[in-house]
Amino acid sequence: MRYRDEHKELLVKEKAIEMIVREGLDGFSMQKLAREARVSPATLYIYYKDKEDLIVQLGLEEATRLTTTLLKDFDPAMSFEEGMRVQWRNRADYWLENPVKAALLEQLKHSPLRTRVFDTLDKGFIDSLGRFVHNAIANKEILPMTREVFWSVAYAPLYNLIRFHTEGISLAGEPFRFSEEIMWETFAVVMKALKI
Amino acid sequence: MRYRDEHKELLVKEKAIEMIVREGLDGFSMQKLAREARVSPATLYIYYKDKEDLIVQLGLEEATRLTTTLLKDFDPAMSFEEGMRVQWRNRADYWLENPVKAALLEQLKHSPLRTRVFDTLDKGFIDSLGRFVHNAIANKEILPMTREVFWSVAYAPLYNLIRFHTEGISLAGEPFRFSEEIMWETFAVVMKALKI
DNA sequence: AATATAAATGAATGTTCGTTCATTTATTGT
DNA sequence: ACAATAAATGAACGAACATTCATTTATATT
Repeated sequence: MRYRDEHKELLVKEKAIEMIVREGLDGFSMQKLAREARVSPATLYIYYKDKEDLIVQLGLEEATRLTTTLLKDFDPAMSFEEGMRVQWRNRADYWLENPVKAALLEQLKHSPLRTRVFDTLDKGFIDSLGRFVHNAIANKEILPMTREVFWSVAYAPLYNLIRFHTEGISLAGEPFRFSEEIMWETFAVVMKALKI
Repeated sequence: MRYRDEHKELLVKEKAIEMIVREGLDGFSMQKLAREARVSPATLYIYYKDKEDLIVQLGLEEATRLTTTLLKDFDPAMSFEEGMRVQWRNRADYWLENPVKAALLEQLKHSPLRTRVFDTLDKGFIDSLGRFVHNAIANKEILPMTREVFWSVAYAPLYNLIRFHTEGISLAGEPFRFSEEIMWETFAVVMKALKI
C-alpha cells in the first residue's frame, strides 16, 4: 500500500496554524489551506474528520507541547523562590520561542472551541503545579490563598507583559519591548506580593 | 421622508453582539443576523457600509462606553490607594454588569480587527490614567516602574480573576466564583507588591 | 510482473456567504 | 391630495464555503 507523506502532513499543519493566526478563525478555510499547502481539499479529509476536528487536533497537540515545556526542570518539591523562577523562565521561553503557536492557543482560548481543547489538559501537569502552591503555603513561604488568586497574582502579570510585547502595545511613547531585565524586575515585584 | 426605525436599529446591534459572542467572529454572518433581527439583509447595508464596518462600529461604541465607565469617580490627583480602589471597582463593575459586551471587546482584542477598534482610544482616558501612575511614583507612594510593568502587576490579576469567573474555569475542585471578598483580598496582595 | 491497499487527487455537490438593486413603504412638507 | 425623499424590502448575483466521490497513484507484499 501507499504510505502517507509525512512531509505533506507536517506542511498542512504548519500552514493551518499560520493561516489561523494570520487571519483569525473566520479567515481560515479548508479550500484556502489546501491551496496554500499544495494539496487537494480531499486530502485534508483523510487527515482529519472535518474542519473542526482539524482545528481541535492542532490545538490539542500544541497544548500538550506547552504543558511538557512548562514542566521542564520543574519539581513541585522545589523551594517557592526556585520553582517560581523556573515557571517564569519556562513560560517566557515558550511564548517568545513559539510566538505563532502560542498565538494559536491564545486564539483558541477565546473561541467557542476552548472547552474541547483545554478541558482535558494533562492531569500530571495540573497536579504538579497544584502541589507546588500547596507546599509553599504549608511551609509558610507565601500567604495562604486560593489557587485562582495565586495564579492571577503570580502569572497573569507575566502573560500580560508578553502580550504587550507580541502585540506591540505601548502605553508610553515608544513601543514596548520585552526583555530579560524587565521580566525579572516584574518577577521581583510579584514575589514581594506573594511572600510572607 | 421616512424616518429610520431606531428600535430596529438597536435590535440589530443587540443581536449582532449576541451572535458574535455566542458563535465567535467566524460564526457571525450578515444573513443570519438579518434573519435573527427580522430585517432584510439589505437594511443592514443602510446602517453599515459592510460587514467589517458593522463589527468595527459595534466595537468602537463599546470601547467608548468602557473608557467612560472606567473614569467614573476617578481623578488622577487621588491618592494611590484611593485611585486604585476606584479603578478596581469600576473595572469589576463593567465586566460583571456587561458580561456580553465585555466578551465582545475581548473577542475583538484577539482578532485582526484589534487595531481598528482600540488604536484610537480616547486620549483623555489614557492621559488620566498615565498621570495617575506618574503622580504615585513622583510622590514615592509606589516603586518606580514603566507603565507596562505597572499595568501588568496592578490590573492583569483582576482581569484574570474575572476571566476565571466568566469562563467558569476552576483550578481546584469546585468551579471558581468571583466575589467582592476575593476581589479585595487579591487587591490587598497586589497593593503589597506595588507600595514602597 | 501482478495484486492489494491505502494515499492522494480534481471535479463536482449543494449550501451559505457578502453584497446589490429595482421596487415598495412610510413619513414629511406642500 | 400630492410630491419628495429616505427607509426598508425580497429576490437575486457570483464567489467562496465544507464536504464527497469516482478515479488515479504509489508502495509493500506476493
